[in-house]
Amino acid sequence: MAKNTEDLRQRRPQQPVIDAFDRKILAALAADSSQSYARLGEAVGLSAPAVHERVRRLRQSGTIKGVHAALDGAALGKPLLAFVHVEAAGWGKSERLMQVLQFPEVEEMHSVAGDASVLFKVRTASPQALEAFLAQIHAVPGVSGTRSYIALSTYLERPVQAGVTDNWPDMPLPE
Amino acid sequence: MAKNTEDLRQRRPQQPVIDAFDRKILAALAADSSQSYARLGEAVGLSAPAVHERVRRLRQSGTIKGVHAALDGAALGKPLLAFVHVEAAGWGKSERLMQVLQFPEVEEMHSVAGDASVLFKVRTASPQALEAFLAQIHAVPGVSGTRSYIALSTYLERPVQAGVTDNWPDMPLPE
DNA sequence: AGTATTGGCGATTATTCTTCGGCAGAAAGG
DNA sequence: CCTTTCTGCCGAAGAATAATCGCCAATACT
Repeated sequence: MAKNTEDLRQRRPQQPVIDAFDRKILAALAADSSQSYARLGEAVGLSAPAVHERVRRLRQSGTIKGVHAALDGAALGKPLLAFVHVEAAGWGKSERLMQVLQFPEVEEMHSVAGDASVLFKVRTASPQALEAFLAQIHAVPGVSGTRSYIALSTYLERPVQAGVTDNWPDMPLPE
Repeated sequence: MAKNTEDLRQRRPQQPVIDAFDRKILAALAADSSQSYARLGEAVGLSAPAVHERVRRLRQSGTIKGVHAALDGAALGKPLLAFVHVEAAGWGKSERLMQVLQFPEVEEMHSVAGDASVLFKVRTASPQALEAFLAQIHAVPGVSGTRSYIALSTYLERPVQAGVTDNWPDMPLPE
């Protein structure tokens, strides 16, 4: 039977140690989450149930936050991608500002350090729609200005990768 | 029998008309792609095979580009998120610059209109790793400078949404 | 009107997911 | 050094889901 002291320790979702197997699984799932456990197991060198168990743990610990379909913005009628920097007078995160997150055009919102307070990633149907979004932003009290960066071409857009570079090359690049 | 003129039209993967059912399915899949077709059908008002067929079409047409697991950057050892603006002297897209996409830290790269040429979204293990990345960028010929925006808090980060706002409110916000 | 095409449904089969018991290896304790 | 305990993997079985088929209704085209 467990001691009392052990009963007291909270079950917080901490870092449950991610080994090489987990890394491979995560990398594979980030690339394509629609493959079967059997295939995953074959790829990483484990049986299907073993992979299943690891994925279950990774899900529960929050390392895997969910699985989502990647949609084509242009096909959905939103061909215009833009990053909007917002300069707020006071402090960026106002209740008022958070309300613009309701628009499906908004994909990201971060508070940042730099010459801007808040950064948005938005995907709109047209320049007019972007203008309408900016009008929403400017209507927020405390916003002193915005600077928009419209994407001309997207060369890469992918989810969080499992890999980490631990040996950055001194010279430009290894290849 | 079809006319000759019809035989000539190419089978290009064009916009295959996205109706309200498709929108609902896409919205549901963007939110959570791990639910069964039966549940999806129940949500949108179709049978499971009907949903299956629609998803198959949406996949083939490229509207659904894939399904990916959303990973937690911090849990993977990459707690630092930054947006890096790059000013390039000549033209941004050089072969040399594309090579940094090999690093798993790089999640996005766009060429943008604005006072920067190229915009990166990178997630690194530490400020030192970000510095190493910037060193790689500065080593690219033609790069005259960078400006980095480090994310302090992320209030929203989600995939491309299926919805489109067609009636932007004149006044601040509806709610 | 008649005909062809499209898309949905119910039912069936194939595949995958999920769980279970047993076992081997490592870690903790005597 | 041996025993005990625990963790994690495997093969196999059962449950759930995916994927396919034929039929039918609604629409478009001749």
